Amino acid sequence: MRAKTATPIAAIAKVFQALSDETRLLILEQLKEGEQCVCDLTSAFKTGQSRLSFHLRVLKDAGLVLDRPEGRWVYYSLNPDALEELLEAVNDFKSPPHKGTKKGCCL
Amino acid sequence: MRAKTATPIAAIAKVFQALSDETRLLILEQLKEGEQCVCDLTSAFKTGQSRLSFHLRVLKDAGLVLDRPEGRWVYYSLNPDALEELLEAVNDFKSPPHKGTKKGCCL
DNA sequence: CCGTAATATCAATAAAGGTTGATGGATAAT
DNA sequence: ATTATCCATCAACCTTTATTGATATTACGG
Repeated sequence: MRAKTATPIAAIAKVFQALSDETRLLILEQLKEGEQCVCDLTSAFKTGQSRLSFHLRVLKDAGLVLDRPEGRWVYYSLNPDALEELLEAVNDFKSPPHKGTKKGCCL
Repeated sequence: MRAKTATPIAAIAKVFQALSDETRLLILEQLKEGEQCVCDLTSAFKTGQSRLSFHLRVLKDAGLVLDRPEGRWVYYSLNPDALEELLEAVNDFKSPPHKGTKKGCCL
C-alpha cells in the first residue's frame, strides 16, 4: 500500500490559511499559465513588489508553489503534489463514516 | 450541462479561511460522525462554550455546516454540497492549461 | 568597479481573527 | 413561577496577518 503520509492537521490548516486570501488565489490562477517571475506578477497585478513577495512566501511556506531562482530572477510555479494532497484532505472531510477502505475508482 | 455556478473568488477565499483553523478542522472531523449539538462538542473538546459557538458560526457563515435548532439544542452537521463545491474549486487550481473539457474517468 | 534591475526582508502601522468571561434569550424541568 | 440548561452575542483583550515604504542582497551589464 502507498505510504499515505496522513498530513498532520497543522500543515493542512496552514495550506488552507495560504488559500484564504483573494490575492493569493489570483496568483495561483495566474500560475496555471505556467512558471512566472515576480516581475511578471507585479506587472500583471499592478501592485507593489514587496506585497507580491510576501504572498508568494506564504504560498511557498505552505508548499503550494515552488521557486526556481535563475540569475536575477526567481520563477514560481504551482506544486502539483501539494494540490493532490489538498484534494485528499478535502476528500477526507467529505467521506461518510464507512468502515471498509474503498480505494479510488480510477487506479 | 449542469449550472456550474462558478463560485466567486471571495466566497472561495471565505471557505478556505474557515478551514484555516485547527479547532475548526477538528470540529469538521467530529461532525463526520453525524449531527451534534454544541454541548456535545463542548464536552468532546473540553473547552468553553462561547469558543465553540464562535467557530461554529464561522463554519456556518462559510456554508460548510448546517444548523438545525430543536428545542433548547442546536444540531450542527456537515454540508455535503459545500464540500463538493470545495472539491471543484481545488480541482480548478490543479488543472493544467488544457483546452478540451475532459470529463472525469468515472462517469 | 559602478550602476541598475529583480527580489527578499524589515519596521511600522493597520486590520482581521481568536479567546475569555459576562450577559441575555429561549426552552425545559420542578 | 422559579430555576436550570443550552446557546448566541458582546466587550475587552491579545495575537496574527496584510500593506506600505525603506533598505539589503544578489546578479548582470557597462
